[in-house]
Amino acid sequence: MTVQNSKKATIYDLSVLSGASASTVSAVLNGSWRKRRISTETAEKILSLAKAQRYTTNLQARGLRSSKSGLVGLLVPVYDNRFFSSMAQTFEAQARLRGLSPMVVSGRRDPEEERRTVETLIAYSIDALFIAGVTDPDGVHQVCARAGLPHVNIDLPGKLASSVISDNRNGAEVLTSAILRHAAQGGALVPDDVVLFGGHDDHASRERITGFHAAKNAFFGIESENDIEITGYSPRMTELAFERFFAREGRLPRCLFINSSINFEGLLRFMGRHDETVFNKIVAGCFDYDPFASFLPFPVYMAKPNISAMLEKGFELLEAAPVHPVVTTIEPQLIPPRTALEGPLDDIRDPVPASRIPASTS
Amino acid sequence: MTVQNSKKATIYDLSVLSGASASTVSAVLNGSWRKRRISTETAEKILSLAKAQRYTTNLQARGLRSSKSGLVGLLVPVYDNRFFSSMAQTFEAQARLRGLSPMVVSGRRDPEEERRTVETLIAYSIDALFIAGVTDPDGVHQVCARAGLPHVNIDLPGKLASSVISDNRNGAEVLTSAILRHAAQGGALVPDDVVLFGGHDDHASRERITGFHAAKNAFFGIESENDIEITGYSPRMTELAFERFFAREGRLPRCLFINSSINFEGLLRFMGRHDETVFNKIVAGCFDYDPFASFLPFPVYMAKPNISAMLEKGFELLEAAPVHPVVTTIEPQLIPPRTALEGPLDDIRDPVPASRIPASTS
DNA sequence: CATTTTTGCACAATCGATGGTGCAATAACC
DNA sequence: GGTTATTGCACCATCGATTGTGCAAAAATG
Repeated sequence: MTVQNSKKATIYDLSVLSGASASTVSAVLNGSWRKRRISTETAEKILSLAKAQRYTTNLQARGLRSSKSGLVGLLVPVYDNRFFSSMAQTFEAQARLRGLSPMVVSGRRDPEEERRTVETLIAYSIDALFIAGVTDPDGVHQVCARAGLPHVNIDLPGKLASSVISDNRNGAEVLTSAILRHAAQGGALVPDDVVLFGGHDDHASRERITGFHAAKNAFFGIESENDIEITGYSPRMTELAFERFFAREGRLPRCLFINSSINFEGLLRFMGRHDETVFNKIVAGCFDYDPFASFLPFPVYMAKPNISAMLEKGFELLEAAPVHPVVTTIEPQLIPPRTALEGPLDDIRDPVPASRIPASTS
Repeated sequence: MTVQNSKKATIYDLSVLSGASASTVSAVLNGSWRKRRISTETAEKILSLAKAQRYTTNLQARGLRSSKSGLVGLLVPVYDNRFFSSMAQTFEAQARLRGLSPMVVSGRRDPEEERRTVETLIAYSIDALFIAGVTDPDGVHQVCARAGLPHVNIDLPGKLASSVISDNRNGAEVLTSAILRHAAQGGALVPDDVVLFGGHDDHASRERITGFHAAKNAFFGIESENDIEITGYSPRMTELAFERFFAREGRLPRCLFINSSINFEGLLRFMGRHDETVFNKIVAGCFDYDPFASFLPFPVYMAKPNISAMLEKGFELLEAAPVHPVVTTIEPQLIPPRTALEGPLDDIRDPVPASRIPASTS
């Protein structure tokens, strides 16, 4: 029935086959045919022909002509941790819901690479860009602005473009309170028992440090100090920070605030080099959620940013296109230890057979 | 110095500015100018103009004309677990190394969605597709074949296209031996103590089950049976399988083989509903690597597929384009408990300040 | 029946880049 | 100095779709 043409059918092929002009075919296929007063009869003929020929629109051609591509970009620093990969997953779903094609790229925390990557996206004429967790937001912003590309910052403070961010201050305060309360059950605490690891001189870290101190000060009734170990967003540097602390103090702090899951991986490396007893009495809080981290041998509280709310708000901001940059703050959720939340995976239909099957022969 | 033109410069703009023809400008900018005997002088003039105007090639136009886009696709089932997100990360790096732009999409284990997603990629004229962990490889293959799209399967057995797969059989055998040896230190084992959870009726699962049984049979000297709990690749179903087992036996098996990190999340959910004592004596093996899983309160052995080798081989296969499908097998790596490997993250340069900074004032 | 309206569609320019071809002007050669 | 080679570039069709415009034929109107 269908011709197994090796090459893809175009509107011109359908034009010849249907006897209609290419512009008519185009109008029928892109849905604008009513506006163009094409008869239902003609439209139906062309549509069925298109189906038979397995026609699909060449989106490069459409994009070229209409100077929009249907692509939306998401720039993350890295994929391979639960925060950003889950963001990618949610982003993809939300983009498709809006009829857009998601393109996720990573800038690897390198300002130069961030800009290059975004320029590539722009070269593909993406329609909008979500910027999450970049090192140099303003650099990326400028690239976007020059290209007239609508963009929003996700989980970043943007002076130049609208942003949706987690309530880092309050989230950190709640998280810190939780680990303090938990740790206090194991005996009286002193301020030096409570230390924050990770982060950078960026907005999110500053806010979290502020929240951390607010909770600590409220708990102990005095101003805390010398309780922040800045490491950047790198597992290696975080590991070194833990080693330094351990060498100096002969133990870990009883209460650990870890700035992100990436920093948490630094703690994992430290753990790999030390006996389990080192971790007997600690309580950790981490700003980010990872289900496996939640079940580590010590209590781990986590603050889970509300990714889907942030992205949804991001899409709203793109549509509304406010004249002046707007900052929206979204509460993260406190996750108690030993919690395995459902995620995007759970929307997946998986045809599952009964249960036991007989042993296979090797 | 530079005109802050709101719209992007094209070769026509540069043509006017330079006095050269558009085709000359094009040749200069795409590097084919020597072949076209454009003088160095002219080339340099145009190049400097291009820089001043911040010219960037419109890749949709180029793609339309040359009927290739510079895009390579990677189809995964889901992003948000360490295996696939790490694959996405590695894929991006390798694609860029080859001058290509990566486009990662998820098919969410839905045959229909898989095909639709791939068709979208094809509509953007991607040049090649990597297919990883899809439910219906043959369906996707047909879509690709019809479009004449070169593709390889990653970690999937492909009858119709070339594939690169993990050595699931041997990997599972090694992994099973490891957990058996470890568990045996805690007292004599019987075959019923050793159970595999997860998987599907797919090639990878079958191979792993074969390897699992091979190791078990070698260890116990008898054929094992009734030791497989098929759950599909879904956390929820896996959780239920653990609950069923627990309800029946009053305990978990001492030796758990978990088919993938996604299934492992099912165990996490089970853990969230049960006391820590239930996990006191168990030893787990998981086919996949997740650094946080490696530090859970019980010993977790993991088999880490060699993602970068698989992808590299995939690119090679695409370039070589063998006449008949080729299957390449790559050994996974056994990762002992409490191991935090370095990953793609470690290539990231992160400008890190010294150490302690003074307490910030809230 | 003549005129106005409406219907249904075709024509052609356009998006930005590519690459085959052709043609002057200059250089090389006998 | 006349002829052949070479250099250096311009012209133009093309990729596949979109969209403003124009114009017959059919229908509605008086």
